[in-house]
Amino acid sequence: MVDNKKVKATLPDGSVKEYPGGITLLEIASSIGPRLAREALAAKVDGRLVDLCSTLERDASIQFLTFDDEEGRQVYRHSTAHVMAQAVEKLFPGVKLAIGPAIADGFYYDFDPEEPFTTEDLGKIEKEIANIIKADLPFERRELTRLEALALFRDAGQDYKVELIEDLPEDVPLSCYNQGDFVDLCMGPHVPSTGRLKSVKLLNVAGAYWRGSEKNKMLQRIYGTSFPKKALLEEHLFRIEEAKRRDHRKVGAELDLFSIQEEGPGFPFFHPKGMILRNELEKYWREEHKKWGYQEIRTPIILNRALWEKSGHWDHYRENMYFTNIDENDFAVKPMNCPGCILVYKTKLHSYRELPIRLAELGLVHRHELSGVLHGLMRVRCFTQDDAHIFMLPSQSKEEIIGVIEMIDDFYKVFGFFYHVELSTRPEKAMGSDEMWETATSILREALEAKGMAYKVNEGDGAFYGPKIDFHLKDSLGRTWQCGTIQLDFQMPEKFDLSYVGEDGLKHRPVMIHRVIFGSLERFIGILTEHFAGAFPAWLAPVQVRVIPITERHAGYARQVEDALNEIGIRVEVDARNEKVSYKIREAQNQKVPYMLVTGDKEVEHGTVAVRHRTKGDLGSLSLAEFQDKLLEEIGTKLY
RNA sequence: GCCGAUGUGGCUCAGGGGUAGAGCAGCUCACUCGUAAUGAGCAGGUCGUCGGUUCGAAUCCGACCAUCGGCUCCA
Repeated sequence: MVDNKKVKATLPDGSVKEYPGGITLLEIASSIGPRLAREALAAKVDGRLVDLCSTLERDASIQFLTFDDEEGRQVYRHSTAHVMAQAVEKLFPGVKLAIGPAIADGFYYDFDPEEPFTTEDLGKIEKEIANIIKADLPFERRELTRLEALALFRDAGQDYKVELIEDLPEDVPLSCYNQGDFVDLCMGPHVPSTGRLKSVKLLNVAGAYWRGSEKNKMLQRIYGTSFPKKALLEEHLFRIEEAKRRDHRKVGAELDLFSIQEEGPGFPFFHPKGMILRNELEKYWREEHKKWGYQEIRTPIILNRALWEKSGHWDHYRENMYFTNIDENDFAVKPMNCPGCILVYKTKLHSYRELPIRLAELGLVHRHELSGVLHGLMRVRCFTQDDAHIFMLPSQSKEEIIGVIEMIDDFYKVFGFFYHVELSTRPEKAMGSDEMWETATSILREALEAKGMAYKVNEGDGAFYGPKIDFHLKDSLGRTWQCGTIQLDFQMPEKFDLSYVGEDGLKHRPVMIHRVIFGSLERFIGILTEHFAGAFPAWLAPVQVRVIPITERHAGYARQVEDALNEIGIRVEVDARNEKVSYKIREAQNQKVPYMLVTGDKEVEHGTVAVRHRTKGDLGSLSLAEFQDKLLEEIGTKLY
């Protein structure tokens, strides 16, 4: 140890401090302030994540991480996962440990126990976690060689850890951490000691395949979360409860939008009010597509086997398809709209002057999904894609993709959605040459970059015929669902021998874009329902106005108001039931009707309506004409 | 499909080896009412389905179906 040497630490604010070499980061944090020493969980030294007990040996920039930093939270949750593993190992001796990472709002750890865990076990494990936290055991890092690590975990009978080590590159330095008598293979870093962890809650148990492959053994995964303050944990749990209240399956039943019945698992039924939503969305969709130069088509749901063989679906997508037999010939129910659309393109010869040709279709597709994945409207077995196929010159592809990106952005803005974008590349089971894939992928990348969009790359997640840009929206619990997608395809034009006549009078091969904006009407309605918690903007609301006569003698006037609103295309209902005003208002509120018009003696006398808005409350009296203008304006601008 | 949990009137749920109970909703009646639940009465269930154990099953056992939370897969 060099005792006299000084090291310089550059802090995030730019200030530089000098310390004796070999000082620990925790000591540095203390020198800056007691609060930082208390709240720091780990640190970054020249951008590298390290433990607070590690030492500073040379000049470096350092940054302390607290729970307020994303990376700090991850360290905190990851350390909690280790403590949970320690608790599980103590309560269930012989349990094998797999992996235990931090995730978005918490952590999980995968175990291979003798018996699956029960919900009651979670309580016991939580108690043991509390004991470990109370004991305030330090997290100690130890570096070891591959051989040492193999010996350690092999002796401990930790087969999964051994497998992990064996799969790591030979030259990577290994480390493990222990707290008390518990040891785990881990890169770290960790919080200094178990006492740093405060409020831990285990949320649920679920099965999960080892290394995410269904070919492997199914392990038992315990999900949990942790916070440095009890109040933060409670707030988080409250948010989860709140989100469940927005669940589209619950809201959809309450507002009578749709149902899913035993008779048709994954095949949703749309009720009258749900159909209003759908139809309004479709109406908007048609208007926009007209503006963007699309033409609408409709193709059959059932087409013959030869077509699906030609398109490659027979080879690449069969396990997701439904089949039938007509006059002793094989047919399939379409899982995608593209082959049908291609047949439309092929009905005549096309000139380069016509391109791009944009053919849109609200196409009902059926896909066989595993029973365990069905989820309300979000994941179903039949759905309507707001599909379109663009046939174009290769030189038009980037520009067309940019157009679609802009169009999707326009659509999502109307609903106030935030989204994130992923670029999905060549999957294992794919058609076409590597060069084609490379060209297509780089065109998509260039389009994204031209729009300055941040995106994440999703390796191997493309369609079997081409790479794609996916647009993901969030549901009420923060789970993301792919909605919009843009796929660039050089394969189908080849397979179907598509052509256009060029300037030179010769036949050339066009390129195709497959794209959806809503994704599927079903999923989009699910997202929409959760986003607005059922309180749809007026333009979408199944019932826009409910007229509430105060007593039976005001019912006649209420009917007049109803007629007047109907006349201008407003969706209106009269609640003429023999109930108190407050009762009818409560019900209209629960049904999330945007406007309630209370009509009593005063309104009858002056020809007005007393307006109540579902969130703004009592807005006072307006003449019927004024109210009509305001509402039409709100609907026209699609205000949300 | 796999792991775990759940399944009782339209909804939310209680009960539990001796052939079902509440609240809300529905219907009827009374009240004729001014911004989130007026009162009274009535009606409503092969306890997911099929099979087994039993003198007797909604209750115990098994299989299946569906749903929920995940895994895997995808719009």
